[in-house]
Amino acid sequence: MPELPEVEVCRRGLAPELEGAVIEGVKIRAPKLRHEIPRELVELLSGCRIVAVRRRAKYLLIDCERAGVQGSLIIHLGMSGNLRFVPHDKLPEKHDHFELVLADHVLRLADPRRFGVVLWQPGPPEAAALHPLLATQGIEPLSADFTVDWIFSAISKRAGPIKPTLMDSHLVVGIGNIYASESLFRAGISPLRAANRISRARYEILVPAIRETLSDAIAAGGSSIRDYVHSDGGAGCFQIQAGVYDRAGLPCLRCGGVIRQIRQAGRSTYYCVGCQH
DNA sequence: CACGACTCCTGCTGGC
DNA sequence: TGCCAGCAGGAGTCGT
Repeated sequence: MPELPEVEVCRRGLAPELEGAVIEGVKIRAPKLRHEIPRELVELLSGCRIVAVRRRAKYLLIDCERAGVQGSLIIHLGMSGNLRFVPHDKLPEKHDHFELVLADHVLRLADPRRFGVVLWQPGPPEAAALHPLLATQGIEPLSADFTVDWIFSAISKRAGPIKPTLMDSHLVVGIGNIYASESLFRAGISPLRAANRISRARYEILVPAIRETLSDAIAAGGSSIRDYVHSDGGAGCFQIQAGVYDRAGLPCLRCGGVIRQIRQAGRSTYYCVGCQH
């Protein structure tokens, strides 16, 4: 579920509540997510003050410190994870796996499919980038580093179709299955076209198309289908009109042609044959 | 190195 | 109505 915009919206919702707060306790109910949640988090985090809430790729980084302890809590929501604040007396539900107990309320992580991650990287905030899961992550698409020059050279060796290439987080982070299809639709590029056979002129359209697709989604509060819940507990919804995603068989909003659904690298891709070449 | 298949897990939907 | 196959927003690992 959560792609970059959803994680960023989540971060923005969490930051004002978390920054400066003190963690009074930690509960781990299901230690086995994609990786085992470290048991020592209970001891480590208790009494910590939260310094900052950051995002790198689709990971949330919660910087914590107290006397003798400094490090970052690394959280990934996987396909079905969400974080929400609940009152202290709210009973946990089936898939509530992890929580931070604060003075005013509890931050609870639910993740039915358990593809999420809760890990710890010790050290100052800048050390979080050294964690093995983060060290191999690619460029942030909303940063100044994401340029036509960069993508054109980075992708020149990629012979595979552009859509799964855009989803390779070792190149560019944060573009998941929805926004890969949406960005290509916006740019008028076929998801089937080989990455290294797209002209520079077309990357000059694709780069801003990706930026705008992600920015618009963030501005709209993050789009989602069913699992995503804003950190304040409100249900997320598809506030941006999807151009192609999940619209198989429906008319293209631009040309009226029929939206097609295909499979690439095991994932559904949606595109308009009329608009995308 | 690049790429696709496979894998982890649960829940929902659609077809019979 | 009930059952079950297939599919779902991620991404690391492995084999080719």
